[in-house]
Amino acid sequence: MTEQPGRRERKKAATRQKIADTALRLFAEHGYDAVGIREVAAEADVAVTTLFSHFSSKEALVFEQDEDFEQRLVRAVTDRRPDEALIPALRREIHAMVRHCTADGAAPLWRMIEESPALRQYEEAMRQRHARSLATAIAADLGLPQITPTCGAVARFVVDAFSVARETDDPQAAVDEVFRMIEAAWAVAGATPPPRESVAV
Amino acid sequence: MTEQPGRRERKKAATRQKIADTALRLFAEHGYDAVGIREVAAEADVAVTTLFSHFSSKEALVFEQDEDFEQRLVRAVTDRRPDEALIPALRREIHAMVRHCTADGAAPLWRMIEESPALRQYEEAMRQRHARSLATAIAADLGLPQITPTCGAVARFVVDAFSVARETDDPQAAVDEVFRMIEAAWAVAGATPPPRESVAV
DNA sequence: TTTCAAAACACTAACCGTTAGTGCTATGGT
DNA sequence: ACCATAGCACTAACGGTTAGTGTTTTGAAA
Repeated sequence: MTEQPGRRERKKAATRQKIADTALRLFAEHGYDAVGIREVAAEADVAVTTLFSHFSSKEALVFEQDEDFEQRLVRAVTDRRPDEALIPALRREIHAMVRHCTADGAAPLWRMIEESPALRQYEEAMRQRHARSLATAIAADLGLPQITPTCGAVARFVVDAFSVARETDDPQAAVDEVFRMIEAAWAVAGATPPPRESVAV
Repeated sequence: MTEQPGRRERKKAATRQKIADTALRLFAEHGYDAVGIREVAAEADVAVTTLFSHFSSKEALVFEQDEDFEQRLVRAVTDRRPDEALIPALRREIHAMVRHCTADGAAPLWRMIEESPALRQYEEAMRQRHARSLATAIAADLGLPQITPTCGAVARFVVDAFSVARETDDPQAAVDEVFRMIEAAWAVAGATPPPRESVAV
């Protein structure tokens, strides 16, 4: 019933944070590939198994904000002002996320990600999960019983906007450019009446 | 100068094929996770290192048609009839690919892929590579010196169409549905004059 | 044909991420 | 004060992947 985390959970969070900090520091110092899991665990003074009880993989150490991103996308749909349309709300959120990732302190981290195939692959898979969650949220927002191709597509388009923007030298402008396309795509999809039955017999 | 492959390359191709066939057979019989690389190599009567000289990873054994897919997407752009527009050409190709993957014989293979997280992740990363190649081809087709956000986005949208369609029970209809959105997105993008300068100073 | 360099192939042994199994210890609630 | 829970630790192993090294095959030059 305690709304605030107890001592136990605080300790757990501290351990998690210590592991993440240690890992990012070592990765920054020697490179992602050059640092082994055993080194991270030793430096953070925890057992390897403890590390894996907090993070599901080595790559997950780098994408600590995974669930954060996911929830921000979903909340951009569910928690938006009632008078705000779907796509503009998502555009604002993607803009904020891109700004967050291109901030001064975060630059080296994202450079490291770009340089590691393993991390790039993990990131893409992560975005796909996020797109799934977003698609579910969008379907719910429209009162649909389940994800339709249109929902799935627009959710993917939105996360694509992030990925495409990250590969350009003017990310904010790229987001606007891609969202102009998404807006048009969404208008066409919305024009078609709610799909009578998306599930076959 | 020999246009046709010599004995050497025929043998190499044969070895590759034998490995792939053996792997797919064992995976189908016992499941992807239950079969180890060493078993595949032993059953195909090659060394483990030989296997990895033909395939870059265990997952690559399943996606043997990787480069095939990539080339089909690119050729759909470059080799289309001069009077055919870009998006319809890509729609035809995606339709064909979906048909190919939902054909009778291929069904168990794709079910196996869906059930393995590792394979799903590999597939997503693969599609991302394909989107990159497609984006380059589209940019070239438009006479652009390099990939613009619009090119990158539309390429991703197209491969998204494939992924979204595969998750529905009427893939062909889903492809049409998503491509209606892509068509609209593309029309808006095309309306904006060729970006004056996509690269910052 | 003979010869030669390249490339495919093989083998061992290891590295690294990840997990099962087991048990200890601290914590929070009763 | 006590107990069930869960965080944490340790060992040992599994499975994918690669480095290092040497052998055989092959295509073509001499």
